[in-house]
Amino acid sequence: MSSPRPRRVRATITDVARQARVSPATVSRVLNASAPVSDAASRAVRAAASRLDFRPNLLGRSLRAKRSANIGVVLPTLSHPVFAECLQGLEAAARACDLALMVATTGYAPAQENAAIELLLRHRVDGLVLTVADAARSKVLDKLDAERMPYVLAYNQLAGQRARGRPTVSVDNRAAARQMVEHLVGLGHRRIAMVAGSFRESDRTRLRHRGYEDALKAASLAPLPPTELPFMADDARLALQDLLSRREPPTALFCSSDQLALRVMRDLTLLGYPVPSRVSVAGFDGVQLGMLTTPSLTTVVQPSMQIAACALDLLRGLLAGEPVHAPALLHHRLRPGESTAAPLAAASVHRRAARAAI
Amino acid sequence: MSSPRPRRVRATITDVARQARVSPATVSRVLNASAPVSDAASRAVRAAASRLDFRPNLLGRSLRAKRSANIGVVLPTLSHPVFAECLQGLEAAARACDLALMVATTGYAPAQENAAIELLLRHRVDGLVLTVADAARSKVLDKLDAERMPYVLAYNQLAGQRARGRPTVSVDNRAAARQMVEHLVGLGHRRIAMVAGSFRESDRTRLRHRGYEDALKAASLAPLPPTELPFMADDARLALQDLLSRREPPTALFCSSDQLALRVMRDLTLLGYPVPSRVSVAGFDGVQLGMLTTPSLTTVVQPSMQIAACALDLLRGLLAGEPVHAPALLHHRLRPGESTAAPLAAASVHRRAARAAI
DNA sequence: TCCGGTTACGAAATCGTTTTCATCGCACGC
DNA sequence: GCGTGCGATGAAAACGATTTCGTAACCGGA
Repeated sequence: MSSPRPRRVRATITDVARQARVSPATVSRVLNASAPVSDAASRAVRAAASRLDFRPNLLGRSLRAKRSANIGVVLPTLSHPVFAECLQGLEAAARACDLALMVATTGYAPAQENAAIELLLRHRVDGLVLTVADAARSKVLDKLDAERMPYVLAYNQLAGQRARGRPTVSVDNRAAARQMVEHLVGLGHRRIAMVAGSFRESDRTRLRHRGYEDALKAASLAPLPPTELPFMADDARLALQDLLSRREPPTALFCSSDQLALRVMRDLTLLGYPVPSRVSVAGFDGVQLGMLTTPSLTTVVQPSMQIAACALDLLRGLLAGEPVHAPALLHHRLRPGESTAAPLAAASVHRRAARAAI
Repeated sequence: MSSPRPRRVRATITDVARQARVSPATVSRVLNASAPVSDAASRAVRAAASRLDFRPNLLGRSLRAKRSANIGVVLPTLSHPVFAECLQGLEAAARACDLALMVATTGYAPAQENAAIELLLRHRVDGLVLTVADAARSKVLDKLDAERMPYVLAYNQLAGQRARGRPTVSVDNRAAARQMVEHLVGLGHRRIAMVAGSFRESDRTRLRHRGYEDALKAASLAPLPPTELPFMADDARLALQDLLSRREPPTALFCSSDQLALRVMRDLTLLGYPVPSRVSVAGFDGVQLGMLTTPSLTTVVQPSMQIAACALDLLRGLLAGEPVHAPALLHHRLRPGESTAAPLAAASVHRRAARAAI
């Protein structure tokens, strides 16, 4: 039986110092370039460090320096590709400046938001990037403010008093939604409904609904009552069925997210409403997979990578002591797809107009 | 101008001890239940802790206790829903036992794998859950072994000598692929091609290719040369076009992942090859979005949540000193969708057979 | 009453860094 | 030749917890 190799412990800064015949302080100075060190000492330290395969213990450093080089990320879910992409972007940006990422998800539940943040704070993250379900109500923001913990909101958009001093990175949800609905109006739709999981619990959905109303008002059209789609797949299908079997059913559905839009498209197909010939469907987010379906999804593209990069930038600014910037509004882009087209009635109107023109 | 509120520092364990008129040691014992403490002292400590709103500094604890309650997660990418879902599952499982998660992504690049792990090790994670591009070649596994750092591989599957002592959690990729291809054979397909991003650089793809060969051999069919689809969308479409315009083109494509399969379906549609009537398409992974497309995707479902939960369980076992288990093979499930059907030729054969039966 | 044995607790060391502060040369200007 | 200032360095004190070790108090049995 082979002797169990003794668990060789890693070299510490003291070991390196001993090898290099200098003090730990000097090793620290060399490795962090935090103070001038003579060439000779510097070389000796580097040599010793590499010989001993020194790996600094960031716990010790963080404890003493009161900064952990660690930032917390709090997102509603990773099942939604938008947030997964955002995290991906954050990770890339963080690694570029040697920051580690601690992630937690909340499932859109305020209690979970609180628990997640509590865990991250115990671990002494230096700051946070977070997306809360509803920034207008969220208690965690007040808590973070009270603790003087730097944070940047991603995707959330704040208004009025609650926006003061809180950095956010998002698209202009209201304007983007309005643009999308105007696109539908431009196609000839007159009865356009907005569909969401919940209108009450998401600040973004509320803003997008405002944009929806803006567009309809500008076109002198009446908004339809908002439709909430139940979480359960079967119930959702029934709700859709119900919505479309009214006397004057909507000819276009504006969905609050791509994920929802894809589900709606699928359900419509199953229910026998072809998309887009019978009903047009538009989404919001711009996830990759929206381009892979047939028909491809018409949507508003949020620049997730940019949102991530920008959020991390702002956070680093805060950590460096810079003052809070104004809310960052990044450009969205309307990506036309095959899921939207002129409504049937309008199409025949068009045909008539075309004939008349000949 | 209001006076700047002085940055009130958090109470430390010493403050709590002072308030409760006990020593810091006793506070620690109460809060961690690590040794018996009298009722009176216990109550006093709890009262003081809650009065001072005490939040233990995990950096201090980790440094001293040599465990950080922090586990590292290394994944190829989060743009692939399978890994995003896995991370989601890991996070839920980790939070349930008060572990924090540090994530890093590698983009399938070995150099990135190494850098990611180095960062996590500096932060003194207690263990790792990781998916490497190619477990058969990965150097990081040897490194982790040398360091005696506990880890569990998720999705990766190892064989032979390299599997010894390395815990893995995955489905039986070869058997699952075989089953899927047998399904295609059962539908009547005789020319089935396998499509992947890269056959060389992924252990899973190689195993799935073995399964593909198994199924064809069992049916006395000849495997077609493997098709690698370029990363660039346009090149990929050309490659597909090329594959299908051969003299005896495949009637079914088995794709190494759902993401690839969805792209292939879209490209086939654009190229004018209807799915499944002209070409059947099958995937592997079982991502949610595969059920939302039309046609829905036939695929092998990997139980991502279970894989995550199981991986974390195994890792906790390792941390507790348990010996390494045998590789965990979790059950996969074939999810039939609308993207596969009998090939044209076979369909007519079927019709003839049906007529004959009447 | 005295004596082993438990139990609860505190003093102090410790984890691996960074950072402050004092010191030591050394070059410089006079 | 002598302060003066400066650049490089080391000793030692943090940081905030856990853990070891010693001991006072208490209990039951002889």
